[in-house]
Amino acid sequence: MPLKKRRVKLEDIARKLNISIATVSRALDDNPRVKLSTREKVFKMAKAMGYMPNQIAKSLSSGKTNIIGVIIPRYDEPFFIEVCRGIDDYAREHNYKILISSSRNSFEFERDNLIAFERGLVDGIILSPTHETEMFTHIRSVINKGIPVVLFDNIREEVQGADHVLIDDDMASFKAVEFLIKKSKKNIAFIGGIIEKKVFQDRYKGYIKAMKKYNIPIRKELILHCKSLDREYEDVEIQQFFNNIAIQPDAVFACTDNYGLLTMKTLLRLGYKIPEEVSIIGFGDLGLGEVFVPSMTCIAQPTYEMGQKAAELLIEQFNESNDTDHPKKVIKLKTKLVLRDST
Amino acid sequence: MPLKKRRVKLEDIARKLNISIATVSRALDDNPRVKLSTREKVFKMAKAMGYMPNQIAKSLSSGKTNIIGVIIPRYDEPFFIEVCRGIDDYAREHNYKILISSSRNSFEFERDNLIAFERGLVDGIILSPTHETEMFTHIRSVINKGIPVVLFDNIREEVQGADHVLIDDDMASFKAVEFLIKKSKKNIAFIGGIIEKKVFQDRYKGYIKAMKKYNIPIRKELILHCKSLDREYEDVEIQQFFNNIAIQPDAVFACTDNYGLLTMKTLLRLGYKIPEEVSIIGFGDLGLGEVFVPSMTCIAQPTYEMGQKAAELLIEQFNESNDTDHPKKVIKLKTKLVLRDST
DNA sequence: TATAATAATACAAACGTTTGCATTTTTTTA
DNA sequence: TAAAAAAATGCAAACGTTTGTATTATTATA
Repeated sequence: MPLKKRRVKLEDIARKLNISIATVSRALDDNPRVKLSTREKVFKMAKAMGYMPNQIAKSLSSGKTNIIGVIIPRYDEPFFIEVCRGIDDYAREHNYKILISSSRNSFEFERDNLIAFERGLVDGIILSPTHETEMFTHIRSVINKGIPVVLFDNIREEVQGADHVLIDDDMASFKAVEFLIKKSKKNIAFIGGIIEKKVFQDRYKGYIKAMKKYNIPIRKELILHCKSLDREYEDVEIQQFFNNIAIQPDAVFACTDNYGLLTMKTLLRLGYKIPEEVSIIGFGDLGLGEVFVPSMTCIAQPTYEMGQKAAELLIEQFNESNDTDHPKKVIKLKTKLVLRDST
Repeated sequence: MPLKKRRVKLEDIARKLNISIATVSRALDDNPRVKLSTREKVFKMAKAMGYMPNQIAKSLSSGKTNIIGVIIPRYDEPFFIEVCRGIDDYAREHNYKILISSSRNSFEFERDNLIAFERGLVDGIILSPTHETEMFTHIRSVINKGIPVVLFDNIREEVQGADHVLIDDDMASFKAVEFLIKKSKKNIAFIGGIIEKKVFQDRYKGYIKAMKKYNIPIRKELILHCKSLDREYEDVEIQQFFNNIAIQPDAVFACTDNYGLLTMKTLLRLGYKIPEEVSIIGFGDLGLGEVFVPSMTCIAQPTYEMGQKAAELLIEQFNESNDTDHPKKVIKLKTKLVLRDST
């Protein structure tokens, strides 16, 4: 019969060595308050007995779990995964683990996840709000409980009491479009997403700003705000747009990598030569643009750094004493244009 | 001055209502042992005071954390993320959270992660061993502590006491190559990876098996076992291989999607017509193959299902009483060939 | 209306740590 | 060698729950 293996705990070591639990605990902490020889005895016994501290008991006692809760809208977007990698690397270096939850792009799930995290499982939260998220009371509620929060990406409104890590979308788009203009492109098409979303608004703003600055007329016919949320329909929208386009574009600025790729596919099919007749720039740069033939020029977001920065800010919050109020930070990260064959 | 907000706990509610902590606890559990009117009073008060149960205390008391530890070799491979999604969905339905750790493709990290999980943070572990992993004592050690373990993907040796979820690599490759043969391909090239790895051995086996079955001579010149671990060098290896190839292949079976894509790129550059002159099949199917022009036929692994199945097996283990020994299960999942333009 | 049966609640130990303070042991000092 | 100082250890409360058992309050029974 398989005998029940009970975890060995401090008490077991204490009994074996005929000393108190307190001493064992301190010994394992290498606390100089316990005699060196005792410490050594304890270490040896702990090893011999296969002792493993109980993280849960530790957390209860210390009030710290050393876990960072991360909520992202979805798993299957390399952008978020790359951010998580940044968070994880930084967190791990500082002795934190991360607990990732997906909000499945739904406000409800986001709130549920947040509530789950409020139950004391995590020391703090890094969150990228859903596009659906319009209310921020659930986030504020967490903050009011004294739980540190850092927000990143897709923030449409600053939340008091949280740190923020963002991309300068506006500037990034401006730079990209400016680049096209300087290559003497005139008919620059814009492919954006749902215009109600802050990201797409900002990217659109950048486009407009650049066009205006260089006195290039803005033509409605060259502008598409995709309405669909799912990939298949995006494809249809983009195809229709270019099939029926009134003016031949000599460049396209696409607000996501996927829009960029779909655009390239469509234009190639329509017989355009890339980059001879038309240049393409995408936004995102997580692998796809590189694989395609011709490879696509992209605005690269500092995704990994975004995660690192978010983790850094959170851990800073941990270390701030909470009886004085600390001003919260807003970090804007710079993008960079990665030149490839499509321009 | 910001007044310290202390978490409200059962005791606070109890004191307010002049009843015992035990009653409050049971009331919130909706335990019929407490009078309905009391339960209602408690619910109301809990809500009013903004009570949130302390997960850590609960876990300590109950001995269950309701967390599943997941260890994957890396974050930036869609395959693993997709598996995680499967795990997460299944876990969430059964009231578990998942804690993902990356072993960064290193045995050391894998072991460290495992040790971290041994500290009672998780109720069980789902692990995909690193390619580096040759010893399994660290896994056995966890199992011996009575922690349920499920292994998936890249398993080179069955570990006693753990469940396993695998892909039938051998069969999948066989089927793919057979498909090519039936399209009357004769010079079928094989692009594999480091042959020491079980995955690549199995996929190679399938290739050989199919060729033998249909009496097609196996030609060394058409076989490449890539040696590199990193992507850039893979590219070089594949280019060199096809640049210097003695026999013109009329089909290529590539052991990963990336090998497939690199092959396509190289062959297109060399002027081959795909699929007219040469057919390509990749292995994996997570987006890349679809984007490429022409799109690539792939062996699709049931990635998401793999995760679901792993979670299912683990949760089954949770529910098995641990005083009787339960036989461990090995599940082999079927792949399927997704036809696209490259064949 | 006393007594038994049942319903409702309370007490206290347990989960495995940490840690302030008290106590004991050892060493130093005069 | 006794007293003082310093070092080592131990006691017990605390962290916030859950839960078996004891106790009290209520209702049913005769």
